[in-house]
Parts: sequence; structure tokens; C-alpha cells
Amino acid sequence: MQQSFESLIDNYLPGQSVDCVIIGYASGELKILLLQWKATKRWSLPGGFILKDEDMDKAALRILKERTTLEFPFIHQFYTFGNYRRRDISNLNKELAAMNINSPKVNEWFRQRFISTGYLAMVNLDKAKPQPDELSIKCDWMPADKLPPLIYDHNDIVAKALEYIKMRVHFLPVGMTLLPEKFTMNELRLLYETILQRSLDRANFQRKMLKLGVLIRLEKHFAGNAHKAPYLYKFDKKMYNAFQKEGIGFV
Amino acid sequence: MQQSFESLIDNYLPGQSVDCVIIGYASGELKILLLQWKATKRWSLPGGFILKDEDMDKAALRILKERTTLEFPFIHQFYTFGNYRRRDISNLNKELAAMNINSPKVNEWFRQRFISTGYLAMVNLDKAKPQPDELSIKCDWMPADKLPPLIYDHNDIVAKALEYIKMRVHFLPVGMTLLPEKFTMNELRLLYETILQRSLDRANFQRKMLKLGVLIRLEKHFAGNAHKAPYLYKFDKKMYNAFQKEGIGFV
DNA sequence: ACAAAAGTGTTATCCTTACACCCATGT
DNA sequence: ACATGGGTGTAAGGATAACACTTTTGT
Repeated sequence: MQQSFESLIDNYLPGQSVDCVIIGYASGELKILLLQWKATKRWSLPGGFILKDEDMDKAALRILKERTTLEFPFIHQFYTFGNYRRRDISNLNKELAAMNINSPKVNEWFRQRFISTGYLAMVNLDKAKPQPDELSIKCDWMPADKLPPLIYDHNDIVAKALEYIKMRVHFLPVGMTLLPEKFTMNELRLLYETILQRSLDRANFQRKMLKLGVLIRLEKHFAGNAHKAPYLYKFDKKMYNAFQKEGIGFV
Repeated sequence: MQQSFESLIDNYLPGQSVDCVIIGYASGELKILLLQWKATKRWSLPGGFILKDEDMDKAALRILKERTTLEFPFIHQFYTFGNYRRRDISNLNKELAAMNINSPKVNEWFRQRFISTGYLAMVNLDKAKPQPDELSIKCDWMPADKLPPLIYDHNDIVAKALEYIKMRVHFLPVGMTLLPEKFTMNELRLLYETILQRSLDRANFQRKMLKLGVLIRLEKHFAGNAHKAPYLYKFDKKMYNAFQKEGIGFV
């Protein structure tokens, strides 16, 4: 690893990085994919560097694939973080030692100032298989509303990403990317409530959703409990894409 | 100049730049502040580099001040442009020659790949005094909807900025920054029509604006023509700022 | 008096909101 | 039968959109 990363350094643009906020959804919570560092056990967003002949968007897609083994059809650049003192590198020596890295070149690389661009990706949690990289011991989903303290300004980056998804929920395919293939209207509404951080009227939400014409009603889902069985739905992908541009409006 | 920029180079972050879309408004048009280069006579956005110990936002503010001699209370970072081949540097030698620059160091500086972050600023056109810099022969306002071909991907950058202002018009103080102190309701509506690229009903716009409670009605304005004299208005800045967070809604 | 622009009024329609009601389901 | 969640109904209030009407201005 030490060898390989040292030799790779020359292929990357110095001072530039990409951080990915990969959002999943499970048990009524938004989840963020995080990595845990070896020495300090602190958590961070999955990120990486940009190859000298690579578009920045492509770098984000590459990094996403490395972490989830998935291709992402949609990613969204949401903000670039360029404060002078955004990174605290006081633990750097400890981290590098834990990884058996003593190359001055690698040390210098991580000591430089980085300006980092944030990308948002959304994925059905069941499909993504987290892959810890060589720098980390763990790679896991954590609930977005109670994250641990992350390294650098990564908590700010997540906050910006959550604000972005909230602001643009009408233009993002949140239902199609975050839910499984089939879902109940209740599950869809809970997702919107989670993103928007407020409760939505059950009856009105259902009416509005159905009127859009992007949902296909399937068979009923018998959960085995003593209640009326709800219908399952799936998205009409053709319709959805047609509406996507002008915004799919729920309030 | 040659001397000074060569010596300044070491103070800047390599590969990083900032481009500013400074928007003004006059005679019913949005205007963009552009610079004209010496040799090729091509136009570009005002931009600059980031000092090694400077926050990126601060760099944008510094560059804005250099071009307009104004302090900007609000700037908005809207996108970062990171495509590998976003800059066409085939005219670089000609440009440098026209500026009597033959320093290899300066040449190399401008030949590197740059990732550039776009910032939006808005200003009352009468207040801004364009300042051409040492690299340019002209600095002028040009109508946003019929810009000449700009260098690099600067036309894309302007397009993104215009899309940004359109999307977020409810949250941006467009009226307060782009109009003079006093204005008629017609002028305010025309500004919104220009930004949103569609016509708005005169009567309904007026009602909605007044109901918000952010306008103060002043004396009538007699233009000297054979029509009913419209009222002048100014913004109630306290009220405006209070409403700003939750969005000032016009459709 | 006239034309044109500005201010205000009116109405139908739609959307939002809140809540009520009935229906289906396993125990 | 019953409790509970799910589907649908309804009615008030507000927002929107389109257009009509009246007022004001200099010629």
C-alpha cells in the first residue's frame, strides 16, 4: 500500500479533493456511508483525489464505485469547501504510522491545503455493499441525524448535503433511488417526512402523489398484522423521467 | 507588471481559480460584467486566484472589490467547474506576448489545469465602477442574453449563474441589490420578469408584493408623460431581512 | 376629450388543510 | 367484535389567474 499510494500521488491533482455524501434510507432514517480511520478511530466521508486527466465529475463517480461497487446514474455536485483551515491535521502522523507509512512524499501530500468539492449520491441501502479502503478499518452506514463527530469539516459537508436534498426534493428522484422496487404509500410518505423534517397529512399526500401519475398500483401487501392491507406501488419510470425536469411537487 | 505577477505566483494556490458572475440590471436587461483581453480581444469573466492562506470566499470578495471598487454584502457560490479540458489555451502565447510577458514561470502557471469555482454577485449598476485590470483593455457591462463568445467555459458559467438566480429568486435579495433606492412597481415587476423569463400579471404581482409588507410607498413619480403617475417604493430593509430566510415568494 | 398607463375590483378555479368516515384485516 | 391502520370523502379557507373597471396624467 505504502509503495502504491506513493507512486500514485504523481497522478493526482494536488490540493484538490472530492468528498461524497452517499445517502441511503432504512428503518425510517436517512443513512450516510462513513469510513473509520485506523489510528484515531474517527469517522470520515468517503473521498478521494482527481486524476490529472480526469473530469471532476468522473472522479466522483470513480470514488463512488470504489466504495459501493455500484454505478450511480445520478450524482449532484452541491458545494465546494475552500476555507483555509478546514482540515485539522494534528493527528496525521499517528494515522500514517498506523498504516505503516513513513514516506515523506505521502506525508507532504496529506499536509497540503485541500479544497474539496462535495457530491451527493443516493442509493437503495440494500443494493450497496460498503467496501472499506486501505486507509480505513470500517465502512458503514450511520444515521444522518445522529452522526459522530467527523474529521475536518465533514459534519458541515453532510449538513450542506442534507440541506441540498431538502431544498431540491422536487427535482431529485428520491423515491426511485432510496426505496426498494415495491413500497407502500406509507413508506413513501415517511421518506418525504424524513427528508423534509416535518409531518405530512396522510390523506393529502396520497391524493397528490397519485394525481401526478408516476405511480403504478400493484397488489396488496399482507403484512400479517391485524390491519387493512395497503397497496404496493412502483414507479412508472417513463412518466417519472418526463416529470423530473419540471419538478415533482409535494409540499 | 511582468515582474510583479511573476513574484506573486508563489503566493497563490496552483490549479485553483475563482470566477465571478457580477450581475447588474439596466434598461430592462440583466447585465454581466466582462473583461476584454488584450491580444485576442476576447471577453472573459473577472476572475482570479486564491492566496495560500486565504479562504476561498474571501478570495472571491477580494476579486470583486478589485473589479468594482465595491464591498459586496452577499455573494453566493453556485458551482465548481472541473472538466479536464475546460480551458482552451491555444491563444495563450499570443496573449502573453501582447502583455510583454515572456517569463517561463508565468507561462507555465497559465498552462496548468485549473478547477474554478463560480461566485454570483449582484449590484446596482450605477454604483459599480468597472476597473480593467492589467491583463485587460476593457471592462464593461454586457447584456446577459446576448453575450459574445467568452473564453474557456465562461459562457457555461454564466448560464449556471442565471439558472441559479432563477431557481433561488425567492431567497435572493434581487430587488434590493439590483434596483436603485426608489423604484416603481412596474420596474420591480419587469426585473422579476427578466429573471424568470416569463411575463407576470401586473395586478396580481402588485397585490402579492404589497401584501408581503416589505415595501414602503413613497411619493408619486411624475415622469412627464401623459399617463397616471405611479408611486415610488423603497424596501423596508428590516422587514426584508426578517422575511429573507423563509423566502420571499412571488410566482 | 383622448390615449395610455396605473391602481383597484371581481370572479371562477384550483390547491391546501384539516378532519371525518368507512373499509379491511388478524386476533 | 374489535382495535388499528388504510383508503377515500368533504368542506372551509386561501391562493392563483384572468380580466374588467376606474383613475390619473400631459397633450
